[in-house]
Amino acid sequence: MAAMKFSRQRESIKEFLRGRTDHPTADTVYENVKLIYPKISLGTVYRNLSLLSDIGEIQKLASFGGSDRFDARIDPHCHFMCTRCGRVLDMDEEHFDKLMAEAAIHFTGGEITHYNASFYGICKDCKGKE
Amino acid sequence: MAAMKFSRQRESIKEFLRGRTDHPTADTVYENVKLIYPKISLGTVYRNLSLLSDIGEIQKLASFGGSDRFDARIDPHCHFMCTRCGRVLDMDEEHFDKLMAEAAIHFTGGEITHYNASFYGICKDCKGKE
DNA sequence: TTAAATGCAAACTGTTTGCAAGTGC
DNA sequence: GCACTTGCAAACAGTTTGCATTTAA
Repeated sequence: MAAMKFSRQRESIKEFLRGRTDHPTADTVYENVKLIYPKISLGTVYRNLSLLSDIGEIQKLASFGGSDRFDARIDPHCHFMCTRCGRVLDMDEEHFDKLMAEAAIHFTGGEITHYNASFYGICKDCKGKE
Repeated sequence: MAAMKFSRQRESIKEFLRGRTDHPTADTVYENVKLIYPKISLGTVYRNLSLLSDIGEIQKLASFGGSDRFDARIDPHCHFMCTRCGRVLDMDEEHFDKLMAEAAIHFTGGEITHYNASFYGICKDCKGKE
């Protein structure tokens, strides 16, 4: 039962994630934390990201193709990915979450513990540039 | 504009997928089609799976961690993955799809073209074995 | 003092790709 | 015959891991 120790690197990773809402990849986290701890290694970033998501301090998003993305928001919420610019936006309307929660209640094939809903399309910004 | 030609291998891949509802991975497809075409290569399987999903004949599911999975069902429907046995089940209740479609309509951040909803938990079978 | 965390590099998994040979039309 | 497809192997991206060293407690 590993007792977790403080680490500046981990703290820095958390802080960086808290300051972003654009769901950075492990590599982006690495590039940015490196500005503060130039010797940090990608392995450390991965280890901490997965540790933090295991203990529920951050969320790991795996459904956007390519790399996993990470989110400091841990309350259930849906995501929207723009298939043109690749950005991943939070979908704040609690509307969706009610729907998802309701869906979970009605399912008869097992006991649902969590869900993950991703929507894809063209975001407003890209739409505007057409 | 590549004109698609017939290929036994591709046909066999499609047929195999049509006969399964458990969302096999590329590797499972490979292992099974190999029983019929022993010389087929994994590269060919990947090429065809991605071709077929590009033209919309099959669906690629990317949100279950590890490998991508493939589904001959192309109508929108949600999935449930058992976190104990790893199985991925279809969620047939059209209820969910109405909900998701409705959710899509209400989103204001862009134009949604498709979505992907995955639910996770313990399936009936695993629950029964506890 | 010692268990946890790090940096580094090598290993690993899943997927894609270049190329020469094969095949459908 | 020409373009599409294949098999093979090498390359690739993202992630994980082993190990000697450093660091928090």
